[in-house]
Amino acid sequence: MSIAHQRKKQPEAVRQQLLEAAASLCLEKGAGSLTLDAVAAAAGVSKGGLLHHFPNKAALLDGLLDDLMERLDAAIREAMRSDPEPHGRYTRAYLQACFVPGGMAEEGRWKAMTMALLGEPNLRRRWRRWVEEQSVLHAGTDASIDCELVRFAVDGLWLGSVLESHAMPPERARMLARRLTELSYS
Amino acid sequence: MSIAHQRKKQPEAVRQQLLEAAASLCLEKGAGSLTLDAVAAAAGVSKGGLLHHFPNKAALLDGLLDDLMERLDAAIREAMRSDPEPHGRYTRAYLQACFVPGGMAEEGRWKAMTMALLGEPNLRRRWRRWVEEQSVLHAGTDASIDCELVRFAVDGLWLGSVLESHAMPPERARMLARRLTELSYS
DNA sequence: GAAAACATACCGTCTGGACGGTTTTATTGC
DNA sequence: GCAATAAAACCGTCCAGACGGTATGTTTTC
Repeated sequence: MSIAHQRKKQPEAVRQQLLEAAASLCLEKGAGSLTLDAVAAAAGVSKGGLLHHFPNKAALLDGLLDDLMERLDAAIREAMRSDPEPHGRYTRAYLQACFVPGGMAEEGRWKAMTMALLGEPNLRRRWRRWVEEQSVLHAGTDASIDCELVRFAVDGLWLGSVLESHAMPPERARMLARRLTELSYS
Repeated sequence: MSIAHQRKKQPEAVRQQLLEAAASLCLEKGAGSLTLDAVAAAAGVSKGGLLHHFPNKAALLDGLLDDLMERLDAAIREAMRSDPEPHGRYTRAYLQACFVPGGMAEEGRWKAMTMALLGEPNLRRRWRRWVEEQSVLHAGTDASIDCELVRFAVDGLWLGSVLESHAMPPERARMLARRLTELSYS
């Protein structure tokens, strides 16, 4: 008989809140030590409510990954649309989607999911499949050594932001982005 | 009154076994869902024995990180010794220590620890301090944009090997290494 | 009034780690 | 050289709390 119990029902919003809460808790504590109680509490929902939306813990993590990949796909497609040069187009879009400040809609989610991926082997598999698909899909335009190198550097920058291990001034970040972009054309 | 109880005591060897076991279990399941029981069993020691060497779980993970950083330092120092060119020397050593096949003594350990770092916030802090120290230490020779870019790419390659997300033929890996080395001189 | 969207209560299992015992190794005294 | 004693290196058991998940209500919504 809590307040949440009597408020207006908005299942889709609650679902998003749950994903949001799970994502930030993943960031703080890692996917392995993520607990259903904590997620439910952070989202302002009872555990029963959480389990109504996601039948078990694995489903919750799966949901996170689904949401994540959709957003990533969308961000990359959007970035590719405004790029006239075919060569390295995917690589530049990848750079923009993952690194350039402001280019990624909700930065926190990404970081959190990186950790979840590292933790759960089956999520790792799904992620691997996605990466391979992309690599096949853009083999015609983004298979050069430098393009691959740039994408690895983007991954490294991403990892750094997860670990918060590299404090970089904005000016430096811009220079790096410019150099990476430059390399993507060669 | 088990067999293990009566065998010859070799505390240092047991300690290493425990670290080894913890590392590979980290790789499989992530640091968050690492259990003392599993580590002890994998190392062929009782949980009591494990807790004799490491008073609690945090101490075990700390021990892993200590061991890891020592090895990394050693590998980098070793690689730097045989490099006559000062500019980018640290970056090339980092590349060799982390990426080049065979350059890293025990590959599994590194990967496992990456995950542990992602999980535990206080380990993350210690790692961050190490990275910052290195960056200050080699600011004179390895601060160029391209050097930083190369190090990020190495991190990305590392992440890829953890996630097993990039299946790369050896020839391609060699080409990448060569290109990265080349960039480290500019 | 049926179904969806929640909440509450509860259960079985797992996990960290405290504790006391036993055996091996090192040190000391003679 | 050899007991005697201390200390280190383990083992096995037990427990309190945490956690995932079930089962059963209660309230909205359609």
